[in-house]
Amino acid sequence: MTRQPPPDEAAWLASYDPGRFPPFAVTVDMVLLTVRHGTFSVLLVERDTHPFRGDLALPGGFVLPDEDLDAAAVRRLERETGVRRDAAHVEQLGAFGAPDRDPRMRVVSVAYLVFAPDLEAPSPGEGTRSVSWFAVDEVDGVSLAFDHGQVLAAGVERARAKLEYTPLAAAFVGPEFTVGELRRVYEAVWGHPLDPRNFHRKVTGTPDFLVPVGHPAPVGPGGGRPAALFRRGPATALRPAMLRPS
Amino acid sequence: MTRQPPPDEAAWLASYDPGRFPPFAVTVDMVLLTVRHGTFSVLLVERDTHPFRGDLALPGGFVLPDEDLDAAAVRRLERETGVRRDAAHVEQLGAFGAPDRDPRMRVVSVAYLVFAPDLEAPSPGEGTRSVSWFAVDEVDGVSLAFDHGQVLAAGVERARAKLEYTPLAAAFVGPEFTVGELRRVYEAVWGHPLDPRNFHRKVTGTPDFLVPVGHPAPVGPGGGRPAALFRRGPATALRPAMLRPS
DNA sequence: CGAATAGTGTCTCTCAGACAATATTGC
DNA sequence: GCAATATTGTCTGAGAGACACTATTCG
Repeated sequence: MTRQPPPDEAAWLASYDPGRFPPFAVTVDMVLLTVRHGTFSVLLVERDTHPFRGDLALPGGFVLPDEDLDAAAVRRLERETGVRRDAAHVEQLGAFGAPDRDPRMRVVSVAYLVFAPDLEAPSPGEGTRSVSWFAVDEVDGVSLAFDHGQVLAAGVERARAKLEYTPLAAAFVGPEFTVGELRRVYEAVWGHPLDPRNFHRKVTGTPDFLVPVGHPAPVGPGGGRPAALFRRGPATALRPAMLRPS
Repeated sequence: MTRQPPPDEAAWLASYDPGRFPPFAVTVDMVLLTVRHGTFSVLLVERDTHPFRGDLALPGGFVLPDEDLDAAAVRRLERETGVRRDAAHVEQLGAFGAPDRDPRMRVVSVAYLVFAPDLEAPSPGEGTRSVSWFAVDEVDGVSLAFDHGQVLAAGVERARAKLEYTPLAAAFVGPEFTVGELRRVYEAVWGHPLDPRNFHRKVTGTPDFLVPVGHPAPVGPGGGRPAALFRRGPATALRPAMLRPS
């Protein structure tokens, strides 16, 4: 039983030369999220070259011919932002490949989602004028280069959902943290205040989420009882989930 | 998202050489899942050409130069399996692009996950010897072409997780179905028996999950009380989730 | 002491797991 | 009637939201 190729595909196949293939380029783009000063923020660059010169964009770039996708993402992360791989959570967000997303040529972008602790201001890479943090809420509505608005929206929604059923909020803080710091991460990402007492019960009651470190944290500027310090435990999921307030 | 380039950019584009960027081929691969005869199953093809000739593989193929990724996936779905887009659930699973995943050239594959009702045996496309359903459990451990073993595993795990917190199990059955049919989908995908009474309470108690159709279903071969028929409701999530039995 | 933050305890309601009992069919 | 499936109901324990109360620090 042989299938009859449709005209468009047949035409393409007829002109297909095994030594060549359709001119696709592959890039990685990063949705690098953090919580700084209590604000859920994303790292954006200002483009210094065409196309979209002067517009804000997600950091990213072309994948090298022999480079793994994940490796390309981590390389850009370390080079352009100074975040080390093991200090952050990195996962693939998905592929974005509308035919007209880049006016230069056909480009498929593989987007990565990164959760990082608060960082010093990173330094610009090539082709970018500046690189800095923006509050996620402020960027909402601003038009970004390429389809980066869509990519960012997908990353933000995924981040919000992941806090519900994974312990990944800990990727937004340092290696040692208090329950209050963790709660402020949830509040910033979700944009909702949470009850400190119920939150404390949930996170300390979930097995393997938090491992006590033994000594207390230094007291903050406003006074108050010193909080216990924790490290991330080996838990990989929150079951049942901690649902976002409606 | 069409954009008018400024004059200077247009000039720059005219002199632009696409060959400066590393060349990639882009394919789509489909993890097409269904439940047939009570068994969670995946559609696989036997390859008839190099590389991996004779091995089992996920159906898929090259993305055309001007084709959207989703469109490429849906096109292959309809052509090679006869599933119509609106009869199934289609979502992107992710990109797979290890440098050595295809011995011929550098290929990035964008995998799609499809939930479909039970279908007649589809017909093979070009480059494939045969196409048929395999029980997911039987394929586990069999070595598939390329990195399709990994892709399949990711799709299966995503499917199992999605049943927990979405109403997508309904994509595995026809437009009208009974609570028992829906329960058997869950049982097949999760590989665990569920309590019919508790299941009934959960799905009928979740607002907008099921819409009663009014008339009952015909009685099955073994007799038994006729079940009420339902259609999928507008709900998009199950909150709280229906967790898999540990 | 008062303000601020951390942490414990209590009450109530929702919901999931276990399972009894009833309803409606084919044979 | 009996076997099979559907559906309703009941009991119980885990867990989440609301919130009182205690603990420990700074100024």
